[in-house]
Amino acid sequence: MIDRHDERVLLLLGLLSTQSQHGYQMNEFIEHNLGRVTLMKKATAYALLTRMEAAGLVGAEDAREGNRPTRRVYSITPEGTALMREMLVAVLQEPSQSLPPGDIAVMYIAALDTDAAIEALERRVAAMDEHVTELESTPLHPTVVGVDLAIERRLTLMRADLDWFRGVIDRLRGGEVVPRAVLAAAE
Amino acid sequence: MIDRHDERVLLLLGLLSTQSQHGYQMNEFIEHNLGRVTLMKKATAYALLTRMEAAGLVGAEDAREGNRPTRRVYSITPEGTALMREMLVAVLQEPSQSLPPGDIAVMYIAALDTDAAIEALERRVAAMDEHVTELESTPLHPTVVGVDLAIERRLTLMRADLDWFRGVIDRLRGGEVVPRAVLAAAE
DNA sequence: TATAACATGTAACAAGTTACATGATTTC
DNA sequence: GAAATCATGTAACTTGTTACATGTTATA
Repeated sequence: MIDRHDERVLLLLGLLSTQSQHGYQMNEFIEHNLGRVTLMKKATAYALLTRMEAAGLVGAEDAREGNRPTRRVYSITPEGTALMREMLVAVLQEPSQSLPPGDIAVMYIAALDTDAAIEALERRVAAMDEHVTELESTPLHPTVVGVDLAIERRLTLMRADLDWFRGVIDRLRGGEVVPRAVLAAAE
Repeated sequence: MIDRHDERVLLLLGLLSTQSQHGYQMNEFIEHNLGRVTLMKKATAYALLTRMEAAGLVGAEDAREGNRPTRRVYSITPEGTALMREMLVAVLQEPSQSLPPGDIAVMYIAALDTDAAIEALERRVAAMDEHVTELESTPLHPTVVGVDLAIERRLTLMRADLDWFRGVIDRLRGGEVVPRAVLAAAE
C-alpha cells in the first residue's frame, strides 16, 4: 500500500519527524518553501497522509481552535521513524537509473538541419545559464536544513548539462554532427 | 489529445520517419535497442499509435503475410513530420526543470547518523562507478544514429553526480555535515 | 507435445490531477 | 459586501501498467 521508494512519503515523514502538524500546514510549507524539490499536489498529500495513517506510520488526532475547521494533526510513530530511516538508506544507496528528460530529442537531433538545431540549443543554453545564475544567488535556506545540499546538487548537475550542451553546439558548428536520416537500419 | 511535450510521441515519430513499420516491430526494436532511453511499455506504444493515427500524424494500413496475424503498418504523414520537427525544437530549446530522484533523501541526509549516511553513500558511489564504467565500455550504437549522443550526455551527468556525492562523503567524514533535527523552524 | 515467437488489443486496476464542495472568518 | 484564507476531502477525468485473450507458426 505504501511504496517504500516514494520520495513523497519520505518528505512527509521528514516534515513530521520534527513537529506534529496538520495537512494544511504541511501543504502550505511545501508550497512556500519546497517548491523546488517536489511537485506533489495538495490533494495527493492529503491522500498520502490518510494512507500513511492506515499503515501505522503516523498517528492522527483531531483538534479545533474556536470555530475554525477541524484540523487533523499528524504525528510520526516509531514505525514511521523506522521506515524513514530505512527509506533514507535505501534511496541514498541506490543510484537512480533515471532517464533525463530531453534524451529522446537529443537522440534525434540530427534530424534537424544544423542551423535549426544550433538555434534551439542556443536558446536552451541561455535559459539554463539564467537558471544557474538564479540558483547561485538563492540565499541559504532559512528553515529546512538540507535543502541547500539538494540545491547544490542540482546546480552541479545543471552546470554539467550546460557544459555538455555548449560542447554539442561547438560540434554542430564544426560539422561534427551532421543532419542525416535517423535510422541507419532497422533489423 | 496528443501531448506535444511527450517524448514518447517523438520516439515513435522518429522511428517512423525513416521506415514505415508495424507496432510489434517498433516495440521489439525499442525493447532490444532503446531500453536505455525509454521506459515505455508495449501496450502504451500500441495505444499511442492508435491516438497518433486519429490525430493524423501517422497513416496506417493492414498487411498480411501468409497466415500470420495481420500487421498494422504505420507511416508518418507530412503532419507527423512537421510535428516531429516542432517537438524537437521545443524540447531541445527549453531546459527540463526536472527534479533529480534522490533529492528528498539528500535533503534529509542529516537525519541519519554520520556513519550510516557514509555507508549508504559509499554503496551508491560504488554502484554509480560500476555503471559509468559499463556505459563507457558500451560500443557505439550500430543502428540508431544519435543514441551515442544521448548516452554521452548521461555519462556526463552521471560523472558529475558521482563526483558530487564523493564530495559529500568527504564532508561527512570531515564533520562538515552533521546529524541534526531536520526542521529548524516551521513557520 | 509443449512453449516460444508472432501481432494486436482489451479489461481491470492503480494513481495522480483538476476542480469543486463545504462553511466559518478575516481582510479589502 | 466581495474575496481571500483556513482546512479537508470527494468526484470526475486522464493516463499508465499488468495481465490476459486470440490464434497461427516455428522450435525444442
